[in-house]
Amino acid sequence: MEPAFGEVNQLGGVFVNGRPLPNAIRLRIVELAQLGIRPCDISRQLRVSHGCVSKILARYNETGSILPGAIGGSKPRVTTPTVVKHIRTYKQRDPGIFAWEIRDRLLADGVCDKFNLPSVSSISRILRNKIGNLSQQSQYESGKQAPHPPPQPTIPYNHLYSYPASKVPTPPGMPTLPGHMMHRIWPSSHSVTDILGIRSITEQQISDSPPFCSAKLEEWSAINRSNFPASSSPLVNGTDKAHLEPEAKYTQMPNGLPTVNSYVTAPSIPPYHHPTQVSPYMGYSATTSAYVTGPTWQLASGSALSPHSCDITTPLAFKSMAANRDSIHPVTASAL
DNA sequence: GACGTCACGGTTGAC
DNA sequence: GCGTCAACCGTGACG
Repeated sequence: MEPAFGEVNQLGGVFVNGRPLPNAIRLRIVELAQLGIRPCDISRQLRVSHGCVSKILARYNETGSILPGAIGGSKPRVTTPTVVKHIRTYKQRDPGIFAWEIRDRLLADGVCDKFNLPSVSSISRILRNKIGNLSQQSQYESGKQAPHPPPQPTIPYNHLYSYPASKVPTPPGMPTLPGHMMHRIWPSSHSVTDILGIRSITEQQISDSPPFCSAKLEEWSAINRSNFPASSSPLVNGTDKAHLEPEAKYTQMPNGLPTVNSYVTAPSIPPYHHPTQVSPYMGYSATTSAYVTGPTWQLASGSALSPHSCDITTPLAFKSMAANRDSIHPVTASAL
């Protein structure tokens, strides 16, 4: 279960260990870099570690994508029903065929490519386990009606992020979303981006941001792990679904939309004062700038820019309070 | 001081 | 339902 609040790094920024930065922040990093702001300044400004800034920019330069990689899961199976079907066919035609020959034919026939070509051992296993009594089965089937159509090709890897609405908890105080909305918010109902309400951010960014960013953002909705292997899609090295389908499940500021493009130049950032009060949601509120913890920022326009646009109402220290968060913040705890 | 790299502890999701 | 595994994450320290 993902914590409702994160930890504070040395720069005063809030992060959730193990989870990627919100896309808005990632986008902001790239934007600032494109504006010629030095990584060290970006790091200070967004209160993200310079290692992270470096990593994100390096990835962007390398792949053109600001997206984090795919977290968790396994590589897609190569022994899809289609592949098994072809293996069966090859075996039927030539019962003495070797596994390595089947492998070559799968490749030659275009059934597989070099990325999803099963290993010889996999083919042998298929022959042993799934096509072991092929001859008997064929005889049996031949005496009957046409065999059932083979299973449909393997469902694309996480092809659909639908999720039973009943399995998506609705935090207390949050309206229950209709089923069709659940498709938008799954899978990571507790992700950082959830808390941040990134969808709104990114949607606004699409309209606000330079074309290069919009293009990248538009890709998000179309990407999932079916893009394995990563090398076949240089633009995106896999993608954490949670970042593709961010949601406004948790906190999205009621007045709405974030102001991602509001940033200040590094010199305007006052010295960091360790926050003494943080909201469980403060680190990932619905504004990019608000993501950053620390003192109030001063916009170039002179208007105060709270580092966390949501009001800080619940006194919480981060790690030290983690053990007690259930008792201290029962609403949050129950929402998790 | 800026920056690239890496170990670390953490999360995630398929199997 | 749970454990394992291998992917990823950002931080923080080091050079």
